[in-house]
Order: sequence, then structure tokens, then C-alpha cells
Amino acid sequence: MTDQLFPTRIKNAMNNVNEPSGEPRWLSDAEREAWKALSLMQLQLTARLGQALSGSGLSYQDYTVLAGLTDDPDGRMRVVEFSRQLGWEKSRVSHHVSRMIERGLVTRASCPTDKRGAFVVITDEGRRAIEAAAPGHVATVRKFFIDLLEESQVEAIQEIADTVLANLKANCDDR
Amino acid sequence: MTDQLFPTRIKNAMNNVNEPSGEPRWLSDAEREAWKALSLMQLQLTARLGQALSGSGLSYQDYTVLAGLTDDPDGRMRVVEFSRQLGWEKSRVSHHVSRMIERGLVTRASCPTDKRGAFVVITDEGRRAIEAAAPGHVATVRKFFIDLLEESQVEAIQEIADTVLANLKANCDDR
DNA sequence: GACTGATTGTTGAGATATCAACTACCTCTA
DNA sequence: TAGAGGTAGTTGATATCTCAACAATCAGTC
Repeated sequence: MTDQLFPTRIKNAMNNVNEPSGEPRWLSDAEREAWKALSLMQLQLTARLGQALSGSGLSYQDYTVLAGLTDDPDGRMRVVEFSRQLGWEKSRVSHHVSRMIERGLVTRASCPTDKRGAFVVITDEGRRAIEAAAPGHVATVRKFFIDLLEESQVEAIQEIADTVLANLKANCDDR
Repeated sequence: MTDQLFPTRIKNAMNNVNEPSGEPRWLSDAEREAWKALSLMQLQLTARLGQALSGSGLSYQDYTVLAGLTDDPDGRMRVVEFSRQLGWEKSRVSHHVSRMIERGLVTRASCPTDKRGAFVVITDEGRRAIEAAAPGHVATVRKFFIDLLEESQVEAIQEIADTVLANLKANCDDR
């Protein structure tokens, strides 16, 4: 019916690299709507999580970084590892960490085994900040996401994401 | 085992508004991992879609806007409607449209029935741009997402997103 | 050891997004 | 019709992200 995002109405395919011959396989309504709904959900959800955190003085991104650090016994993590785990560009990690350093939430430390490397280390202040924010944050995630879903749906998400991520990793370079 | 993002290690809950009494209900490993994987998937996927579009001169955001416009018979859409459909702040829509106007992809038009309102209207050039980009984009969405999933998984996504979005809408204001 | 190519992280410039005003208009009520 | 409160959209300042370039180091090979 509607053809937003992947318009079925557009029929004059030009410069079509991936489907060099003939008509491309357009998405069905169901496929298109599912992708749209998922994108919208993710946007609204992260916006909501961020706004619920606002009282704590942490952004959702700050929280994510600090949570990553508390996962390590020594409260530290390599920049490159953040980049991978969060799906952030390395420069994004670097810039964001710089900002967090200015606020006293984390520190940088050099890596003894790889002299190029740098650790991000959580400070006491950073630890206090996430400890204060965590219960409220988890409650928000529950209220707006987890508690709305059946266990099977959580499993479905995991399976889907794993499949997609594995495929992305397998095709890192090619277009 | 791991406790990233929602550290089970953090036990000293303070300032906990949402769970005023006692220990918060932390997320299980499965719940935490599923949410993390989903977030990562979305990030990597949109990054990949954007990078696949790069040859066309359109960003993923540009594509999204143009696709929304081609969905309308007159190739136009209200700013407020974009805001809702894409989950963008209205100022984000406004700024982005301004940039697209400079590139000749869209225009603004006043709304006769609501004099506060503004339409975003696709131009011929905008139409040419998305027509050129669409087949490749759809192919990318298929390659990295849709074609990897069973029909039942697409349905599951739709159901989950609908549930979550409905709940978000129901709790627009309260914290 | 020294060369080559890849990896790690930072930086600065430019692009994009958010936030808080602000204007203009609508809608409802009296 | 006037007023009050809400909605639509823009703007500018600020915050954040991306991209390309760069320096430093690593890993493998000769």
C-alpha cells in the first residue's frame, strides 16, 4: 500500500550496480515496514533512555562507556575494543573519552604490551556516577523494552542480531 | 558472566528513583546481551547502508527523507510528520531539510490549511537522485538484513517493534 | 637489522544533531 | 473577540560525530 523508504513506485532503475540486469527485487510491504519499525523503535528507545538518564548527569553514551569499563576487573578497556563492542568509529571513542576525561569520569593509561595502545580507565568519580545511575537506567530498560517482551522474543532478537552481525563481519571489505 | 552495560557487579544503589526500596531487578545475561546485540546491529547496519550509498551522493539520512517524499502522490510531506515517522527532533528535520534545499534535492512550501505548517517537497533533481540510488540501496538492505532472515523473524521484528512503540507512545510524558 | 604493510590512537576540520529560545499560528473556552 | 495554552517550524549556540590525515608502533619478511 504505502511505499515509503523503499518505493515500489520507482521503476526506472539506473546505475544499478548490484542488480545489473533487469528489475531489482524490491522489498515487500512487510519487509519494509519491519525495517522501518525497528529503526524507529531503536531511535525512540535510545532517546528515551537518554532522557531518563538526564538527571544523573550522564548521557546514554557516557553510561555505555562507563558500563563497559565496570565490566573489567581493573575498570579499564582498550580504545580499539570499545570501537568494536560499541560499533563506534575509533575517533568517536577518542573524542568522547577526551570529553569524559575533562569531566573526571575516566582517565587514559598507556598499554605496556602494545605501545601504540591506550587504555581508558574508570575513575572513582566515574564509578560513583554509574553506580548512582545504574538502577534507574535498568528500570527504564525494563519498563520500555525488556519487560514488554516474552522470553522467546528476547531470544529471537539475539538470533537475528547474531545472524546479521556475523554476516556483516564476513563481508567487512567488499561492497 | 560478563556484566557489561548493566553491571550486576554494582550493588550499592543510590538515588534510585524508580526502585525506591531494595535491590533493583538487574537484567539477566540473556536480556543484556540481546539489547547490546540489537544496538550494535542497528549501528553497523546503518553505517553499512550509508557507506553503500556513498557513491550516489546521498547519505542514508538523505535517502530516508527522499523515500518518505516519494511515498506521497504529490511528493511532499509535513515537517511534523517526518518528525514522527523518522523519530527525528523537529529541529533536526528542519536543519537537514535546509541542507538538502541547498543541494537542490527538495524545496519548502507553505501549507494552505495550517499557516504554521510547512511542506517539504521533492524536486526533479531529488527524484532523479533517489531513483538512481534506490535499486542499489534495496539490494544492500537485502544482502545485509532481509535476505538473512526467515519470514517468521521479520514478523517477530514487526511485533516487537509495534509493542515497544505502542508502549512508548502511551507513556509520552511521564518519567 | 631494515624494509613493508597493517594496526592503534589522536587530531582538526567540517558535517550533523541537540537544546533552548522564539515567532507565528491554531484551538478551545468564555 | 479575546485570552490562554498548545502546536509547527525556524534559528543560533553548543555538543557530538565523521572523515581524512598523521605519528607511532607492531608483525612479518628478507
